[in-house]
Amino acid sequence: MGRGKIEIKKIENATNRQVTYSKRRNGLFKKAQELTVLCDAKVSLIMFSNTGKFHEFLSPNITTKGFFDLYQKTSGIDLWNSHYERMQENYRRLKEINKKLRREIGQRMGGDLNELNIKELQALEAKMDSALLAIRERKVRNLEERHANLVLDLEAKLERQDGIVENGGYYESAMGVAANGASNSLYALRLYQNHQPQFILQHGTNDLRLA
Amino acid sequence: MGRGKIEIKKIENATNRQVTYSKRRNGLFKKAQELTVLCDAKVSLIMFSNTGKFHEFLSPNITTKGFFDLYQKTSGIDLWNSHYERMQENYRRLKEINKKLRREIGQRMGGDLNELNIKELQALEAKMDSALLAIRERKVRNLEERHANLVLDLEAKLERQDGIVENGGYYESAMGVAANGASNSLYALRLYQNHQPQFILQHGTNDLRLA
DNA sequence: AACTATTTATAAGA
DNA sequence: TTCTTATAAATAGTT
Repeated sequence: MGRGKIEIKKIENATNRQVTYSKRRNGLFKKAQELTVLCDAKVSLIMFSNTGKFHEFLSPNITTKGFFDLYQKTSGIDLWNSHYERMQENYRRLKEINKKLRREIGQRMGGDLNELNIKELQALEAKMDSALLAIRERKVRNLEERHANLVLDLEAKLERQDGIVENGGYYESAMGVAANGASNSLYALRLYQNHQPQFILQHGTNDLRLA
Repeated sequence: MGRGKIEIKKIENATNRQVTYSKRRNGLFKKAQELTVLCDAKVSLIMFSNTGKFHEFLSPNITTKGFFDLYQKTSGIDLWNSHYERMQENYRRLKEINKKLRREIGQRMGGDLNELNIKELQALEAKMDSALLAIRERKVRNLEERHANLVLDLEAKLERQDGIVENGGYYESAMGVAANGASNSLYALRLYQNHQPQFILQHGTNDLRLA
């Protein structure tokens, strides 16, 4: 319909394309509107131009959301619900895990022990015991490291002094302490390395990791 | 465009309305298709007839969901996103909390103590200590309760017996033995009943793993 | 944006 | 529904 017939293929001239888009868009909207009135239909017409500009027509008395809900119900096509529901499911699971973790902590803190039987209590006690041991070892090592560092600092300071300290006894004493500290530190380091994967349950990434 | 001009208002004759709907629907789809091709535009055209029948046209190379996302982004109209995003935010937070809880449990189990300073170590030690105390107390109480129950059970049984045992010494002795035996079987029974699902971390895999 | 020669859509009838 | 066709409407190319 026009001065000449046109082939239906992309208009290469950008200006022409833009003009045609504008004209035909209006035509489409007008027809959508007429259909709505004449036939008492619901119409949703949304378009994006080549250049990303957006226009829409929507029949009165309905929201876009309502329209899409209707669309989903009628067409059976699932736009986002599966994603949404999957998330909801994960959320629910996460909450459940959270609850369990909290209870776990609670029990380790000495609360809520009522529901444990004697065997479980004993197991918990043993675990706590060894954990406490680890904490104490760690604490001792921490102190030792500090002490060693102090001694090293002291040595550095002493070296920076020009004169050599004449009092050998004092010097020896300082050395001895430093050596001891280093030794213990090494020991503690080993302990620490071995500690890592022992308690499967708390590091149990596979068991506890989230999707 | 037709044999006569028509007024744009609802067609009252249902048959006519249906026929017009069908004709104009096709016209609209054709024009939408032409616009898509001529102007390289994206068009979504969805309609519901008076009678609830649904038809749609969608430009190729895009899904309804993709179109919808684009629509939301461009129009700024929020259909379900705020709800969705709120959920996403909650989900993220829950995950974070979960992580912290797990780390806390890990520390209480003696792992991952490296990042605690001396003060924190001491605090943790103190907490664990008191918790351990609570667990031990609870364990003792548990045993005591069980013993008390046992004695009561036995007394009830003995009362149901007709004759009273004359030999006081024997009686005392029998009490002792019976109490012991009953104690053990009762204990076993309880253990069995209590064993099922209680201790989460030990049974961990099924309870905690996510899909 | 208008104009208008043409093409296209479609109302009414079959 | 589908076809036909007279006529209304849309629009391509032009100004």
